[in-house]
Amino acid sequence: MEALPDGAAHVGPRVRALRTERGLSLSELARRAGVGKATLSGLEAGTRNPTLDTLHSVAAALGVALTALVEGPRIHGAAVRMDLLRVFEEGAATYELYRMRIPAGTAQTSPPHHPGVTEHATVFAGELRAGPLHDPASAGPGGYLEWAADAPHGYAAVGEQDVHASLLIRYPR
Amino acid sequence: MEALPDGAAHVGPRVRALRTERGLSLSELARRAGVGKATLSGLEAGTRNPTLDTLHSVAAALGVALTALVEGPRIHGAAVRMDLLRVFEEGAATYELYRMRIPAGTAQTSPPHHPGVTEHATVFAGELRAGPLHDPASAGPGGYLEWAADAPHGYAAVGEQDVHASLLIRYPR
DNA sequence: TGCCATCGTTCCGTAAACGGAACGATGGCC
DNA sequence: GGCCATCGTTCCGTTTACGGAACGATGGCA
Repeated sequence: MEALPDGAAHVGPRVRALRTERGLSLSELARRAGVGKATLSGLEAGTRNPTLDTLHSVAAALGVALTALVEGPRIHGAAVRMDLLRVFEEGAATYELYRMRIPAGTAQTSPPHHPGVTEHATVFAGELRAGPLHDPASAGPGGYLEWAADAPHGYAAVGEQDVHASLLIRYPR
Repeated sequence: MEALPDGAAHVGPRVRALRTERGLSLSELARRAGVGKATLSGLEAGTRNPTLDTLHSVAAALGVALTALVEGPRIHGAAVRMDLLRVFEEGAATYELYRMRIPAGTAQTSPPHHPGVTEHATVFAGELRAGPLHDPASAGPGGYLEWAADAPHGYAAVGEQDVHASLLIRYPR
């Protein structure tokens, strides 16, 4: 009965975490959000299947975007962990925006994507070495890399710090 | 009766757009998602207040993240339009990731934030001029800018193209 | 110690989201 | 023309998420 869909199962704990971080009681948050305490209690416990309406109210009361409550799929490779943040459907292409984390000193390769697909990385922390396997490039904090992803490519954290970066993958129509 | 909360009002049209882009009929998507046609019909029309369960099923059948269906708040300034993509609660700071768009030739200023707040912009398209009002800097596609946001600062699209960029705002604890 | 406010959970009647079935409309196909 | 599959909407009974109220537990404070 408590079996919620995979991607939604973490909403409850996340709400509870955000709430306690802010030092709010369940009653207080319920009051601010304008939802019943029973609703919020069940939401946090994972015993309810909340409505979009409820989620929106709670997110607003927590001061976060609804997006912050629902987790995107997490891709766990050998070294790289990527969280899908957002999908943009533009006119001529689809964009997927990931947050990428690579532990220091580790690396991972990726098989080619479809022709025309490009990847764009912005480094926030650490030293990222990425690109086609035959011609990778490096970038530190604030740096930017892009490469064609229709050939085998890889990612590596070459410095002593974990790499934090955003990765934008562009799929042309 | 059809009054759904602001941030949720666009879910229906977005689902319909994603579905028709894929050439799927309503019946077919409902079948693939394992939801009733009545449910999907009402969801797209905005006459229902869908459950997290339902949203997850539909997103999965469309092959997109749940994140792609729910819009973050949109900040509409004089020139800059920003969509909040994600909020990260790290140990020592909170990060807000925005997508920023500035029409060519326009500019906007922003009042100071709290001390210690920094902003980090990565330009995808156009020429961005941004930073403290007394010392702005410029960056083109692939470029990166960062500045302290605890002083008056501004953003401008100085080239002939609209600026598309990601803006990361870091709030220390 | 008693008193009281607030905590989070549980109970319960109501409102509504759910899936299945029936509906008329539309578009091949023979 | 008739036939039939599929379209998206609507109807309807069942399930369940909803908010309000009641609950016992906990923690100041006089």
